Amino acid sequence: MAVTQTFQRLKPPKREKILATAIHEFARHGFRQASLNRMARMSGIAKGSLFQYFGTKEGLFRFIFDHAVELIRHNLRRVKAETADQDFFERIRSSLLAGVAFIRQHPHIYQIYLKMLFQEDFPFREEFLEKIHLFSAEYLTPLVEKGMAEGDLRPDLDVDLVVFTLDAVMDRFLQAYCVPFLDGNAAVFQAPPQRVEKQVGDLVELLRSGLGARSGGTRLAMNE
Amino acid sequence: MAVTQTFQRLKPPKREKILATAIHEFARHGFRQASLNRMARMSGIAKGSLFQYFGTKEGLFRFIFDHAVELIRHNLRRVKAETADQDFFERIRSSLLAGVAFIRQHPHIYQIYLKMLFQEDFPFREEFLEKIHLFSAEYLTPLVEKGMAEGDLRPDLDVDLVVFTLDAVMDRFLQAYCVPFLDGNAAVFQAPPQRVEKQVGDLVELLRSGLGARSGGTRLAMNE
DNA sequence: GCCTAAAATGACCACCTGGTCATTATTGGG
DNA sequence: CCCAATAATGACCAGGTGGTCATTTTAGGC
Repeated sequence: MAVTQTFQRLKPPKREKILATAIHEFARHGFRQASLNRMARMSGIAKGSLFQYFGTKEGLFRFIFDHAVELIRHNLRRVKAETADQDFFERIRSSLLAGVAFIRQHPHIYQIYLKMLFQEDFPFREEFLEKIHLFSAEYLTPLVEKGMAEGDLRPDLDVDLVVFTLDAVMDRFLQAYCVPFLDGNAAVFQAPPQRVEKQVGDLVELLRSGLGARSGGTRLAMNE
Repeated sequence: MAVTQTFQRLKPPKREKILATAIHEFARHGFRQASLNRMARMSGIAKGSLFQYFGTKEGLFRFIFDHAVELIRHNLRRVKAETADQDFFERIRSSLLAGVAFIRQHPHIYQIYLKMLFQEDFPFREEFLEKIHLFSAEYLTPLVEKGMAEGDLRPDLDVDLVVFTLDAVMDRFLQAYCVPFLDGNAAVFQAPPQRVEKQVGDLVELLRSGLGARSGGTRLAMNE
């Protein structure tokens, strides 16, 4: 029992106000520090009703958590399908842009994700971390494997290491979009769409080409 | 007034036990959820003493925070000096290994860092985020610039973007070392020294060479 | 051994938390 | 219009919080 029929039978505006308030509260304060008193006050309902609907604080969080997981799963599937015909780097570019778009649309959900990452007293944290793992495993891994098979990627790459690196860079980009000072001097934080587009493009190019001086480029130097 | 002389005059074993307990508590529970009652009990002192020493919970945290900042600053300076004669990629490799070594030596400090990253109700969070920014600006940026000047890096790179990427990958590697499931299938989590060494080496090679198939390789394909 | 200044103590305070439940209000079928 | 089922309510509870402070203990110069 996570959520009662009573809640499902509520009129949509009320139901959604309660959910929005709860999501906002969890996003702002994390699980433990989120206050059901505040939620009740902000939703304009009695605290007792929250318990009637969701049983416990954890029940309410579970409901929101599952909702968010479904949202994300759906989004990933859509992006994967929509980009199926693109080459590897274009796909990464599209995926990252889709990530930014998702955050623009659901900023609080991403905030909850960030809070859960390192806060240990979240319920379902293990389940949550495993789902992140699944994102890498089910989304990026096949993408990389296809990229290698089609010659977009060097054939000698270690798939797991590539997935790890992509995950690192992409997630950090999204974090930098949401949290000030995480972007170094790259000005990613709350960047307008046009700038995001350029930054993502540059970032993907960097991943493609690497940092090292090209052997082709140094060959000239070796000739002098 | 952050810390009183009374605390500084304590006999070292007692002083350090109190500090170690506090660091442990903040690392485990974050700032808000950390309990002074627990700290007092675990340190074997009265709660009142904590307030005599540090004034407030925030004063105690400030003391630990400044201590940690000093530790990190010192460490960065040392690594920077020790690797001054290495080439760029070797320096990144050494820096990352030094990061892992630091975490092995001060796991709780890194845990506090992780908790502060996205938890908004930490005191000094802004100051803290600015200090992270400084890490990029003062540590990585000159390193990249020198690397470009000396021809280790491609000369056409955007310095800020490179710093951003390095920061992303390095920080995520350290996170994956500390938090399960953040490593995809790369098996970074609590990896033994030998494996860490190999993974760091591979990661740096990947950064150097990039993901893309070499233009020399695709040229053949274009001929067919 | 005494006396005073400094330090340690823990009972106590107001406040907030998640959760309960007897009471009240609402609803809809007959 | 009535009545029973369902839903909403908020006073109340035990427990935990950061913080206070009158009281006791300790330390060290004389």
